[in-house]
Amino acid sequence: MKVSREQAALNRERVVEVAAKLFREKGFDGIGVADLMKGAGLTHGGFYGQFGSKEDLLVEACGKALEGSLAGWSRLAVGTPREQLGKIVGSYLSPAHRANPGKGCSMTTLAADAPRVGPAVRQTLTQGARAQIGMLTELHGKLDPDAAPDEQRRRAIAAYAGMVGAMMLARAVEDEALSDEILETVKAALGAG
Amino acid sequence: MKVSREQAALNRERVVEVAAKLFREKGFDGIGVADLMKGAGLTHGGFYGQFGSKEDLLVEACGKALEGSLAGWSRLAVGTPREQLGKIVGSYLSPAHRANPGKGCSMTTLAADAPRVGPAVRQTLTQGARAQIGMLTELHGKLDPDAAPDEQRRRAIAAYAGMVGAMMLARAVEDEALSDEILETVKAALGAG
DNA sequence: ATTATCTATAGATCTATAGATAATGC
DNA sequence: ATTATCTATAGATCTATAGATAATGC
Repeated sequence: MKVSREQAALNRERVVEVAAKLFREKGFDGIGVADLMKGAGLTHGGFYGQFGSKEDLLVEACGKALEGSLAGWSRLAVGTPREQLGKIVGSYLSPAHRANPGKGCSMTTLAADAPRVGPAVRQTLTQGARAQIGMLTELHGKLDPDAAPDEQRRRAIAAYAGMVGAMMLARAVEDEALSDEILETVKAALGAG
Repeated sequence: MKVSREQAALNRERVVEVAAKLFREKGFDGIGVADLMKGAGLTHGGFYGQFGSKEDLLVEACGKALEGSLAGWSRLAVGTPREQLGKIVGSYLSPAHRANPGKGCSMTTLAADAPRVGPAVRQTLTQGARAQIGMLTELHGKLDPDAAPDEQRRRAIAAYAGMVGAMMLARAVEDEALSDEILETVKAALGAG
C-alpha cells in the first residue's frame, strides 16, 4: 500500500492539480474530498495525511491555478505591446475560456466563494489579482509610455475588472448570442477587437 | 397548524425573500432547505408543498432579487443623465454594496453558480442582465444622444461587465486598500468618479 | 373535504478520524 | 521504525418524502 517518498509527493501534487480543476468547475462546495481523491486515483482516507483540511487544499489549488493562468499570459506576451494585449485579452474573452472553467482563470470561478471561506483563500486570490493587474499595468505602460504610472495602473484595473465581469456574465447567460456579444464588446472596448 | 390561504401565500413569499437573501450570501450549496425554512419561521417539511425543489426556489429567489435590484436602479435614476449614471454606478461600486451581498446584485453572488445548475436559473439571470444592460443603454443614450444605438449598447455592456467584475474582485481580495482602489478606479473609468 | 404545516425518517452525502496494512527508508 | 495509503466508521448534514395534525373554506 505504501509508496516511495517520491511517489507520495507526486500523488500529493496530483491531488492539488485535480482539485485546481474540479474546484474551478464545481465550486468549493460542489466537490467532496472523496471525489477529489478518487480523481487523483486515491482513496479518501489518505487525504488528511497530506492536507490539514479541505479548505487548505483549496488554498493550494487556487495558488496552483493562478500560477498556471499567469504563466499562460506570459506565453501569450509576444510581439508588439498592442499584439500582446490583443492575445491576452482575446484569449481571456474567448469561447474556449468560456467553455473550460476548469482550466481557466480562478477569479471567474472561485471569487464568488471567496467571501464565504477563510482569509487564506482570499490572500491567495489577492496575490493572483495583484500579479495579473501587474502584468496588465506593464503592458499598458508599453502601450502608452507617456501616460503616468498611476494612469497605466488605472487602465489595467479597469481592463481586468471588465475581463472578469464579462467572462462571468458570458458563462451565466442562457443565450449564446448575448454571451458572444458580451465577450466581443468587452474585447473591443479593451482595445483587443 | 394550518393557516389561512392568505397567510400561506405570505409565508411562501417570505420563504422566497429569505432565500433571495441567503442564496446571495451563502451561494446555492451554502444554505440548506431546512435553514431557509427556519429563516422564514417554518419547518423544513412544509417546503415541498410550496416548491418543487430547492432549485425551483433558487429560480424564484433570483427573479425576486433581480427585480429588487432593478427597482433600486430606477429609484436612483433622478437628475441629469450624468447624475443618474453617477448614482447608479456609485451605488453599485460602493462599500455598502460590497459589505451586503445578501441585498445586492445577484450577478455578483450567483453568476458563478449559474453554470452548475439547471437552465431555468440561467434564464432568470439572463433576463436580469438584459434589463440592467437595457437601463444602462438608455442612460448612455441620454448621455450622448448623437452616438449610434449600437455604440450606446456597447458602452452599456462594457460598463456592466466592469461593474460586475469590480464588485467580485473587491469582495474577493483580502486587502481593503486594494479593494477600495478597484471600486474607485472602475467608478472613475465609467464616468462616475 | 381540503390543505398548510408539522414531526419523523429514508437514503444519500459530507468532513474528519481511527486503526490496520504493507512497503519504504533507516 | 516510519509512513503513505487503505478500509471502516462516526457524526453531521443534505434533499426529498410519508403520514399525522388541525384549522380553513366549502
